[in-house]
Amino acid sequence: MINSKTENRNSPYPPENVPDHWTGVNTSMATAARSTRYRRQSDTDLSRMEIMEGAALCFEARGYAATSLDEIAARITSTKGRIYHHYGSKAELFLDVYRNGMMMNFQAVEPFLEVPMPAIERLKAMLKAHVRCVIRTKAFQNVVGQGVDMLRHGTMPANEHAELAQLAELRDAYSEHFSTALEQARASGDITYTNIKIALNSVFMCINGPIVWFTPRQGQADHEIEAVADECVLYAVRLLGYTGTMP
Amino acid sequence: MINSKTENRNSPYPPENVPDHWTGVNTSMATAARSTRYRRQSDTDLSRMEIMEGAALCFEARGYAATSLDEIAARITSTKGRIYHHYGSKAELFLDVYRNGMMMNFQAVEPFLEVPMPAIERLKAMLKAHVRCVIRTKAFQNVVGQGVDMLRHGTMPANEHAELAQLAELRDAYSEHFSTALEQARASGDITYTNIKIALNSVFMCINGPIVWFTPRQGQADHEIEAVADECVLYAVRLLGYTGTMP
DNA sequence: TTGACAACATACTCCATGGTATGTTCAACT
DNA sequence: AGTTGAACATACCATGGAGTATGTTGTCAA
Repeated sequence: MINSKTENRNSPYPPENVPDHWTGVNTSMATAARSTRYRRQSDTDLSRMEIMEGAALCFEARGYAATSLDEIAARITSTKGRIYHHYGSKAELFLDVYRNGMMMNFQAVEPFLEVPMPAIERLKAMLKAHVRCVIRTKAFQNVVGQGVDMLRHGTMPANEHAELAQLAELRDAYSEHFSTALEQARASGDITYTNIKIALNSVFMCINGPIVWFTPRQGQADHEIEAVADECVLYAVRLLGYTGTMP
Repeated sequence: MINSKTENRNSPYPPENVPDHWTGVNTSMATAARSTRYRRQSDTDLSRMEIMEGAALCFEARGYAATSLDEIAARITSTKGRIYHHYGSKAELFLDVYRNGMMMNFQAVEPFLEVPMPAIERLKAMLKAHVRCVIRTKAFQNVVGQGVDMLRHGTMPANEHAELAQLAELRDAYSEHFSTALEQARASGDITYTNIKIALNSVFMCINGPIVWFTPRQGQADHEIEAVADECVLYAVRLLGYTGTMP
């Protein structure tokens, strides 16, 4: 049975406040804010966040199956007991990381969905927002990737089937946003593609690339990251046959 | 210590005969050729191949860490004893799958390396050959991907450091082939890119995409697969700013 | 024909790890 | 001031799975 403490997280677009500037490095605000060991109940979310960050980094480095809970606990200089106080199982923790990773994506892209603007500009804005989000939340996005893989192969490590279906829906809904963006941009003649499924998959491979190959360097300035993101977006729209110039 | 039976596989371009038409499906020739249980010593290579195919499929489905040797054995209706007769450890088996996957790539691409032809045509041919190879040896290529990830994160499951270095070299050498192909095609003005590292990574993400999203369907004709490969190559060269048409 | 040996299968060992049960500490009420 | 309970830490259990030791079967060479 899934821990009852997580049941309030089941809405499609959970309202909880997710800090939007995680870098995937360990100097996170969750760690900084927890000076003393015992605190008010209200900051249990902070504790969960710290656990999730450690979990995301471990899962990214060694994969879900190869990562032990003791490893995760050690990474945040804590113990397994604390993790099991907040999560009912290893799988539940993984799913929470997945869910939060997807939420970060939604929050990054949603601002551009309803704003009236040329289809190609909306597409470019969405791609850019996605890449920026992906780079900043690299570890979480890596976990999302593992989750998608598990869904694809039916090897998801959880007994709660409802959770799985919900996460699959989340992923599909997110993908759908880009799918319609593609169709509209093609309708207005700015891009071309043969098979939208293959095109969309290729675009996602391209803009998700940083999850795999990007290595955040010490003291890397924001404008450097911006440059990387810009280049990824350029390649993504070029891939779609876009011949215009980038801003 | 690595099993002595594998030591003859250490040359950069091992001369052993690798069937070049694996589909990743279980009806492989390795299985078909082994009618009786006991055979001459000469077809130990066939046995190893059958094991590797089962291992590749299992590793692809559940990942290296989550895959048990009993699972692999069951997939080829055999036992763990047989695997340990041919391989010294789980890691060694994994590395052999990785190495063979890389070899398939080399064999697919090498024919176009020295042939005199326009740089852009060579690049297109290499990309096409790679995608075709990737689709046909999907499971093996997935293992290669896992191996690259492990190398990147330093979480390779082996004590033999020499093997790791060699595999890293293999990967780098393969990547280098495409790197020079890119530079030559740019020199002749057919493609453009800002940062070759990012460009190359993006191209690889694109042409390796089928490893992740391609699902071989029952009775899928060859020309369908060809079409998928063609589309991937189209997107890859478009990504590089190529504006010409495809054959 | 008969040993020797490759090619397995079977039956174990042992440890890492997910999970649990219990103990400890502090903060907020009453 | 005492009581409760959240938020952990500690100690422990149970099991899957990597690795091993040994048994079995067929083949070939002499």
